[in-house]
Amino acid sequence: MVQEEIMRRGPWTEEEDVQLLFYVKLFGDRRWDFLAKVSGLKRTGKSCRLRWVNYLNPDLKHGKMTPQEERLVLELHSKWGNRWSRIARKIPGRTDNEIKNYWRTHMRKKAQEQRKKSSVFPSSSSSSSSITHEKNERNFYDTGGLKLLQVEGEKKSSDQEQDGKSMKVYSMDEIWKDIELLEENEEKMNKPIMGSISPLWDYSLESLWKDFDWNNFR
DNA sequence: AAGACCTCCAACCGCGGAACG
DNA sequence: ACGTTCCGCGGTTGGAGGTCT
Repeated sequence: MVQEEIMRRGPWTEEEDVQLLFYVKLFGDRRWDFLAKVSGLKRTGKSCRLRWVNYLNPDLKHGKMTPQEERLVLELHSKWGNRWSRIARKIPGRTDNEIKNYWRTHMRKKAQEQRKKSSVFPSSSSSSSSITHEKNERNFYDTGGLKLLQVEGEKKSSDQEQDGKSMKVYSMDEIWKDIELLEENEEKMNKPIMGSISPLWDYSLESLWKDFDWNNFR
């Protein structure tokens, strides 16, 4: 429609953030289309919601995942597959987007490591390995992860509220080993496991929140 | 030094479902 | 019951910054 043509897209500016924060505080984090309109932001409601959910929400943690969180992600993903929002609900302060990104990055690494391993010990079956590996990698981390490793026919009803109790999961041992390896490597390379919070975030959020005296509103 | 390549993550898109009139 | 609007989810993309060659 006519409106869509003047909608802003792309990265949010600090002013936009401040404006959105103000209106969310005023009207709550619902009715995003309404918020987008009354705020005067030239953004869609969808875009506003996303910015709030993934970045501005003060309940969010920022910075590197802790090892505990990493474990939790792996464990929950093994139970639920790519149900990112569901996984995120179990990990306070983390968003589905963050977890999704984390998973993709780390599973890609794992897949690459596995590829290396299997090229050292190639399977007897295939000669056109690179193509099939590409496919396998994609399946593994893009489409439900470890669910794919389940034995065929084990799949029960939908994933609704199974909480993994009845799901048979196969490769957690491997995953734990990989995690241990990763942590060892991190220590060897003298990287702190508890990652540092991004200085950019420190700066911008701090300044953003400082600018607001929420007691003046409401 | 600089270009190529890689990693990370913010943001967008499309779709399905819930809510509402 | 049906159409419309809005919300939330999962998948994907693009760009910034870092690393490698």
